[in-house]
Amino acid sequence: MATKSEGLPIGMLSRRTGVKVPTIRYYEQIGLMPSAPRTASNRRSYGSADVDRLAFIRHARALGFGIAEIGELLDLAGHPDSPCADADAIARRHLRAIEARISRLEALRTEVARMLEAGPHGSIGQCRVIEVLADHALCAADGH
Amino acid sequence: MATKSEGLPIGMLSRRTGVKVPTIRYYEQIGLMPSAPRTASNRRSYGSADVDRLAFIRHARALGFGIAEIGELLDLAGHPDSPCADADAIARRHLRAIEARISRLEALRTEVARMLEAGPHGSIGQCRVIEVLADHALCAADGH
DNA sequence: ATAACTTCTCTAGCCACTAGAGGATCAAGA
DNA sequence: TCTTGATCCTCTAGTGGCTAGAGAAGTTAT
Repeated sequence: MATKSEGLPIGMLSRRTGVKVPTIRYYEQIGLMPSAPRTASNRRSYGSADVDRLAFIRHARALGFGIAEIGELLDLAGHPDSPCADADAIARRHLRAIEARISRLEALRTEVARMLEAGPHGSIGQCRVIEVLADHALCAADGH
Repeated sequence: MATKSEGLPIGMLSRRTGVKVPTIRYYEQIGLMPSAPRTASNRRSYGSADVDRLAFIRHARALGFGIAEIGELLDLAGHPDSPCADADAIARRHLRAIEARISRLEALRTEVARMLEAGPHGSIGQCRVIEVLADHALCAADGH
């Protein structure tokens, strides 16, 4: 007889994609993964399309895309004739967001590093870190 | 008669420190700010020590310190004779965390930028962005 | 038969807020 | 005095993206 490809249980899908079991269930709950068909004993049963979809999701998450963005990208991926520009726009927007976060963190790094420049001075009374935090004027980084 | 310094209401404290009213109440709830004394009509009433403390908190938050870290720093600030090294250690740990996040984001930026390099190619079917996300092998960035 | 494993559902927690409902109080003007 | 609008109160629930745990039921290996 031909190899009958039974559906994978959730643990198997988890091992194949590197996405944890509760996370898969969570993705189903929020609609990012479809509701899996169930076996007679109510276990979820997955096929290769699910493996692909979840791998796509994992990959996009690893690149920092948000759940909503991934949903859009998956929709686009399902329509091979729609214009590529939409997917590009999402990725470019994400790139700008990443760059903005990097800039912000670099500003923070500069400020925190500057706070530490002088090194420890014995007691808190002379501590540059506490002093800078207490006195806004000594620092440049603030949300303005 | 001398200028009697009545306590400030929460909105005043908010304006002076730039911390929103619900956030101040939240800080009280989690114990980062002390429970403010109340007026006869149950309004919170603040003094200059509260202004200082909240300004310290706001400043530290702007530098990305977590609530727990700020709690520690405030404790230290209250003991001027304790060693400065403790505060420095917290700040150095924070600096390392910031640097780790920057590194991670830079790796993401590289990958997402590489995904976009080729530019749009008409339809999703030939879309590099979708292709990279679908095929792990085309990408280097993953949590491994 | 039994033990170990996996799966199921459900609830609650994480961080640092933010938003909104529904009500009380206050200050200033007509 | 009445009214208007600002401010204040408490409480609950939502954000994102999971993670942890309880308690029960089913599966697999020995």
